[in-house]
Amino acid sequence: MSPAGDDFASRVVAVVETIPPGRVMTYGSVAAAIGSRSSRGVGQVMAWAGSDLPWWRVVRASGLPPERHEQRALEHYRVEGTPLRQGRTGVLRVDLERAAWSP
DNA sequence: TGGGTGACTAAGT
DNA sequence: CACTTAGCCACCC
Repeated sequence: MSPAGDDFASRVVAVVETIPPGRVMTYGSVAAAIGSRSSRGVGQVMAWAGSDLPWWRVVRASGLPPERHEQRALEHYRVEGTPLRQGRTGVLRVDLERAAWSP
């Protein structure tokens, strides 16, 4: 049994909690922040503990929120004033150039 | 120990 | 910029 706060999941949660409103991190950046390259691992933690976290502040490298959750995320972006950009197909995504954040 | 899964990413078309 | 394909890595049988 590993010490609490020392496992992969706990590290991911700790990083996500530091993201301020209006800013975002990509799955890959969160992984890098804890010395890992497992963006998918971060996704698995979010699926397990996302409901207790500002999950909308963690997006894909393309600036898109997790699949099936785009609508819910968009409402938070509107409230927090997160910088957005519109893609060629009309899809709204986070402007990583302006919203990217690192702990 | 081995194989499948997924809230991903980078590179090519 | 959008779509496809192969690669990665933590987690769970």
